[in-house]
Amino acid sequence: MRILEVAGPIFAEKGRRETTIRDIVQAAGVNQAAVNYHFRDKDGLYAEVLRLATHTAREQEPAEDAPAEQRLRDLVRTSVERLLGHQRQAWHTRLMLRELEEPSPAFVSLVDEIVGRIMPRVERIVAELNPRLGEEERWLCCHSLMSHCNGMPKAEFFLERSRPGWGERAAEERIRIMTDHISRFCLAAIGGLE
Amino acid sequence: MRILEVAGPIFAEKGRRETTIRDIVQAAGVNQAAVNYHFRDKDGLYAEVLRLATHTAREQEPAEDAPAEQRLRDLVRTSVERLLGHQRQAWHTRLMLRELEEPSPAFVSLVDEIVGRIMPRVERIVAELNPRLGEEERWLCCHSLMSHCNGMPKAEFFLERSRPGWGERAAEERIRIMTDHISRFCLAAIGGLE
DNA sequence: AAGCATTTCAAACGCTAGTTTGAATCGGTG
DNA sequence: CACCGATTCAAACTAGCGTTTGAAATGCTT
Repeated sequence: MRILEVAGPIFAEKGRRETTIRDIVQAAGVNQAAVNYHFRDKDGLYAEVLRLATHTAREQEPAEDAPAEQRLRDLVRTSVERLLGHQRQAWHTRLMLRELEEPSPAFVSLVDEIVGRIMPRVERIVAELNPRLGEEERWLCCHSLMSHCNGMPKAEFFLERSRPGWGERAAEERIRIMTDHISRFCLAAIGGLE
Repeated sequence: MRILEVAGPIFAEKGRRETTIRDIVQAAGVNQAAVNYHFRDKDGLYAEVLRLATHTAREQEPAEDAPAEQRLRDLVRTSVERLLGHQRQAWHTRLMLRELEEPSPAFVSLVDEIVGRIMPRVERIVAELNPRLGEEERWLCCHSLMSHCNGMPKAEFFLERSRPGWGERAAEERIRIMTDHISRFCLAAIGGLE
């Protein structure tokens, strides 16, 4: 379906509310009524896009037998790349972050699946990095890590403002620096707690 | 001006786009044309609200002679409280975070002022906590800290989902736990780097 | 090829939200 | 009190958006 393909990136870029059906059908080169015909209404299309995003966003599972440091770094790099890079699948993450700000009904029913897929992996990494952590503290560390991975690249706007010239560096370099920093920061934190 | 007082919280809660002029004038108990008369148009009002928010958001400057650990904790607590608490001035922060997601033209011209007010203070804390850090690393740590303070409380939605029952605890307890964790996490990270 | 369900289309409908308008009201000044 | 600029108000205007509609086109089955 042509509509589904173009709708994802548009929703991700402009937001659910700001995106108009006319935007989408124009990009898809189809008639305006097509959305209502195939997806009932705008929300129906959005829910479908969101479902698609969560299902295709399952990253290539990295080697689970690598040392925890390496797995953490992979995790960080994936997140950072998705937000700073300009890849095809970047819109998945952007859409998720929008939802996090202001969850839509369609999202609420999907978040459990996302949590269930990511959290165990992160928990395992944190547990290996610091076996002395209690259960609640490990849980908090997982969220620290994830919020860090998503929040910092997203706030690139502020980065640029507090250090002019940052935005002019090559994307690949920005990704490397930020991945590097977040990994080291979180490794130091998790390893140093308790 | 009655309008300015009520507009801030409404914009913060519903977002710039979703907030209607009718929402605001109804809450203010004034006629609809008042917004256009006094602020030219909706964007004019929004810009004014934003300006007001950045100017009144200057927190009570905490004791600058306290040890760096204490100052960091104060900083964290202020952020967390603003996002998890239900205080009067919480809307300032919420509005800022919305802008961070999707900066409006009005915001861009104000962000330098915000950065200029917060960053030096954070830089000083980080520098005292770990004098061995290089300049760029210190800068990154500052943003780690701030993104952490804002991102984690904002993602409470995920917290709740990965640990049901979290949301039912008293607000004061959630604030304490999160402040505690973020402070310790960042202290361990900053102190342990290099 | 005829018939039928499915899909596409241009056009219009209804609603909502920002803005404009022109009259009414207010508040100070000569 | 009369005047006049500033402000308030109810009402209408305008534009954009989601949705509906009914006809046209398409494609599959017999």
